[in-house]
Amino acid sequence: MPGQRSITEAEKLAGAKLGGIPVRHEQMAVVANIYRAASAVRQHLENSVLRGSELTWTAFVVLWVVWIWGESETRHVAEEAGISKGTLTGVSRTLEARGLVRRSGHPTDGRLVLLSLTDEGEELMQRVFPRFNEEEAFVTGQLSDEECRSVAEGLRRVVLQVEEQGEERRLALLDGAEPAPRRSGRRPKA
Amino acid sequence: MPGQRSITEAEKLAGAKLGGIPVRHEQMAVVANIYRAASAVRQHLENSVLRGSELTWTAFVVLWVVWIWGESETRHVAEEAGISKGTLTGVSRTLEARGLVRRSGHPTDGRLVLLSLTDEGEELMQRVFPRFNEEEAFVTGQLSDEECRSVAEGLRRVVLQVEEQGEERRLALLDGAEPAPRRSGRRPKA
DNA sequence: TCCGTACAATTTGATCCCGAACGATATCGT
DNA sequence: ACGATATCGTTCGGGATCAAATTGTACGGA
Repeated sequence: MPGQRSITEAEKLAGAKLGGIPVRHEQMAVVANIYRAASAVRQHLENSVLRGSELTWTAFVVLWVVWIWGESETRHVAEEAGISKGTLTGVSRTLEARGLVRRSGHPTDGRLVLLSLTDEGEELMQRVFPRFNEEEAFVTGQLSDEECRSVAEGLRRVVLQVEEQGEERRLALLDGAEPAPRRSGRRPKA
Repeated sequence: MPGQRSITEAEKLAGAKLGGIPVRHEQMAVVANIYRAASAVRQHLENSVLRGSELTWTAFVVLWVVWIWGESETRHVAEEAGISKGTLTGVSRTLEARGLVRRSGHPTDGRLVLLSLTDEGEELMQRVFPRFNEEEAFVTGQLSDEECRSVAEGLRRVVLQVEEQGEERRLALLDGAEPAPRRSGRRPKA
């Protein structure tokens, strides 16, 4: 049984582990719970409304972005959906194969590809989104509207902090050192 | 530039899209921002402190759990780390190959496998965790301690809601229908 | 003792995901 | 004009991920 108890317990144990080193408990708890909540929410939504429509979380998010913003360039969709360009290529191809999304070239800039929903995709979202939103209401059921606003606002500030200062911060941490390659993924040619 | 503005913007657009259908805006904002924050935080930490130690997020979480709780049965570690048992098998094997984790059989129950940190793993955590925690403090830098507590508490309630009521809810939603198989993964034999 | 049930972890199959490398197009400077 | 440079989407390499199937171990009762 994770959640409140085990996390508080874990924090205490972590404090003991670290001895003299100071631990930022509150900040640690925020990060831990953000991640826990994200997994829980995603799992619940995938296993309830999304599975019935054969959609993964990522596929739904992509559809949602295109639905809301209308025809968009892929890089904007990827950015807004929080996935890499490479991932979007695959996802949008799958969605295209299922007849939910259309991919068309930009009229003047030959490098760009535009995504838009087909009628079928539009209908799907009309049908699925209300149910999705209902589950969003379910998972936040223990929070009042006011508490929702407050939590959302706090999370927004976390996102903004990373987006606005993250890059700089990472560079400062490296302090001139080489950026350390990812363990997986395509190897540099050299 | 996502974040506060674009999400608020998106909500307005979504409202327009849905016309008469009522949307739970506050609840939608919470879910959207939970996921956004989780991605942002994970990405920042992977690209700063974890990459330097050749650790993925999941690998770090697993190490952390074993570090804090001490030698533990794998099923508990998987549960606490928020990953499936199958995933843990792979991750722990990778960590074992790197000499960070030890896998030993349970003294009396031959079915169980216990995970513990090697000296090298212990040293790694001593070295990495303080930096990890510092970045946790960085990403939450726009929140006061009090706000951190409040956000963490709100998220905890979301997690609890899903953990305690999610199963029941999903069953109620299906309402007797067959559970709709996952799109990916090994196919049922029958 | 031996069988069936219960419960562990592992293997397997299909898919998802990131980020480096790549090829194609656009744009700027000279 | 035209090569250097920047930027786009796509391809590709190597995990990571889940759930079902499988394999192995424990333990109850006949």
